[in-house]
This record gives sequence, structure tokens and C-alpha cells, in this order.
Amino acid sequence: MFALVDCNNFYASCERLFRPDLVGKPIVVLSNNDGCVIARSKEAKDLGIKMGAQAFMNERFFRDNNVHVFSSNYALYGDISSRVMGMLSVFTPDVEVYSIDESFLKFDGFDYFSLQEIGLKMRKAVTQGTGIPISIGFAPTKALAKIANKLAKKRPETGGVYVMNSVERLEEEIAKFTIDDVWGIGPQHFKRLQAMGIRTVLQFTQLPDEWVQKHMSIVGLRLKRELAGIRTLDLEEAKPKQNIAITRSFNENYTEWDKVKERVITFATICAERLRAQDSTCRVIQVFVLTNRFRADQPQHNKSITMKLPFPTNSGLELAHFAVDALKRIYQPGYGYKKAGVLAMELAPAADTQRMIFENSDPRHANLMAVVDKLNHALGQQKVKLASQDLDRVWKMKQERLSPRYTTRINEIITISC
DNA sequence: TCTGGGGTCCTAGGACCC
DNA sequence: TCTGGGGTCCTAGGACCC
Repeated sequence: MFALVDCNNFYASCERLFRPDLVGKPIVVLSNNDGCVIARSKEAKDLGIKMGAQAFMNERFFRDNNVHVFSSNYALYGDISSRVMGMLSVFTPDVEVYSIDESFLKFDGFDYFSLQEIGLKMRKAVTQGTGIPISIGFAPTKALAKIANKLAKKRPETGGVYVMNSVERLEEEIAKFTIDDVWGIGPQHFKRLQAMGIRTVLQFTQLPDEWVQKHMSIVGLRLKRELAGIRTLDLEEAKPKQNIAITRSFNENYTEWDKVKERVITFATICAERLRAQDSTCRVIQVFVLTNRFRADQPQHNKSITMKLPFPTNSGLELAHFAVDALKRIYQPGYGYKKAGVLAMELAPAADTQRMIFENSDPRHANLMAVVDKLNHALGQQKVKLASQDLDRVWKMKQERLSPRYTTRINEIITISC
């Protein structure tokens, strides 16, 4: 059996951990730049606040309804996440961390144990150890475990743990469960299925294989098997990333070359930092610039360029240099740019780097970057920068309602008055 | 009249996930 | 004024190889 363990309203729950006064109150967490809502507590959902709702349009509504608003605090969420995932691995060695708030667990060889009981124990342990509420769904396949998890959430009487452990139970549930709520069915597939008159998971599993493969590719066919109870997907091991992207919207339209260039250099150095963190180099970079797509009245210019590097590297200096080269080829004066990004592609293990005949990454950079990483790690990110970066700039992202990094910065730790 | 067969690599685009 | 960021996998078609 597989289990899908999922943290309830994860970001909102994290914000509540050190603010017990917010228990039972509506909370929303905003995206970067405090742009739109990306997480909501149950109370906020009950107020009808939608995912992706724009923050500025709802200021008044938030105030009138005493909604507590937070900027996203990834230092906090990331740390709490690893604590939760760590606690889960006590119950089975087979864990796949699927996202910041979800893990798949495999329970092979547990035939003589009650999974319901194990699930309840996991919930208790995680709540006690971290304060984060979780829901757990057990089922014979990953796709069904996803469904079981939703049922655990939907039905309070389950105690947050739902075990799909009999054929009868499985058949009964998939006959009722609607297809739009299924892992792997996005808006496009849903539209097509709806047009075919397919409403439930059961109906989907009865479609001919050929049709599913033709319209939803092999991915859809695998999903069909999974939903029919045929184990097709297994746990996946953690692999180093294949691409690393740093992209940001700006706080305003940038019309000057120097400003855009500075951002691209900064993104490139962060990319390089992430490459080094997973011991990779990249062989290809992509740089893009975008104007504000929401402003139809302004001239638009969206351009990206992919560039093969003369040699693989993870040096911030070199990557910044190449990224500026790339930017020069796509940047056009006269536009107000709103967003840019740098992507590192064709990653390979740094240890396997093939030496080139004529040109190579400067070998001295490895030591230099190691020192930079060490300093930035100790003093806070982006303390040591390239001279071509804006040295005064801290992080011009709008983050007006950022909570403290309670668990990762000693000077931001919770204080208790007694 | 007839003009093969079997591959790989690359890119763009589409779909999905959190 | 303002509307996020970061990933993966698959397919089709073109260019090229022997």
C-alpha cells in the first residue's frame, strides 16, 4: 500500500505555529511581491477567498473580516517541511518527498498491521512534534492514495486517515469521485473528458486504452491503470534537478538597461549558487525578459534566448558574464520590462566535468565560490556580491508582512513573556 | 516503371504538478 | 498601484546519419 501524507493548509499552518492567537482565525499567505493569495487557512477558504485572488483588490475585505495576511516566508516553510518529513520516515523507510507539503510513503510488508492505526499514530506524532496538522490516504496505488487523501480531508469522521483497503471500498468510491479532482487531470484533459460525457473516475477507467493513449499520451494511460488499482508508478528517488530557474517580477517597469542587467546578473549568481549546492555545473543557459502582460495598452516585448556555453560552469562570475551576453542579444530599449529570468540547463555532476581543449572554467573560481558560499551561508544570503550587482539593494521584493524566521535565525526566535 | 530502411538528436509546444 | 515561482515529462516534426 501507498500513503499520501499531506500537510493541511501548509503555509497558513506554519504561520500559526508561533502565533497561537491565530488558531481559528482566517489567514492568507501572499505570493512574492505580495501579489496574490497562494495559501489560505480553512477559515479564509470559508470566507470565500479564492486561490490567486489579488491582494490589493481585497485589502478592504481582509480588513473588514479580520483576515491575517502574511508575505511568504520560505525560510520558515522549508524548515518546518523538513521536520515533518523527517518525522514520517520513522514509520517506514520508503519515503518520497513529493513537494514541500506532501510525501508518498510505501508500506510493503505491513499485512499484519492496521494501517488505520499507523496513520493515526503518524498524525499524532507530527502534530505533537511540529504542530502541523496532516491528512493521510492509504491505497494500493499512488493515484488512488491521492484520492484517499482527499477523502480523509473531506470526511472529519475519518480522523484524517482514510484507508482504501478493499475492492468494494475502492469501487464504491471511484464510482462517486469526480474526474476534475484527480491528480493528473488538468483543465485541458478535463474539458476533453467532459465532452465525452465522462464524469467519474470509474467512467474514466472504462475508456478504451487506445483513446486514452491517443489523447492523453502514455501519461494518461498510466493514470488510467493506477486508478483501476493496477500499480504502475513506484516511489521515485530524489534526483538532482535537471533545470534551475531564477525568475522574478520587478516591483515596477524597468526601462533602463542597467537595471535589467543588474537583475539578470543577480539571478545568474543565485543560479550558480544553487548549482553548487547540488554539485552540478550547467552547459546551457536561457535568459528571458518580459513586459507587463496585463497591460494591453503598453508595447509588449517578450523574448528569450538559449545559449550554449563554451564550457560547463557553476561559477557565479562566469555565469553572470554569459547571462549578460545573452541579455544583450534580446534586450531592446524603449520597453518597460516587468520580469526577467535566468535558467541553467543541461546540468551535469561537477565531478564529471569534461575539460575542453581551448577554453575552460577558470579553476580558481572553485575556491573563490566556496568562500563566497561559506560567507553567505554564515551571514545571510547575498551578503557577498559581485561589484556589478546593486550593493545597496537588499531584496526589493515587496514583503510587507513577513513573519520572523522563527526556526532558522536565532535573533528571530520567539520571545515569551512570563 | 521505379525511386529503402532504420536510426538519433534537437526543438517547440503542450500537458501536468506543487 | 496591482495580478508568483519553480519544476517534470511527453510528442511531433525536422534535420541529419549510415
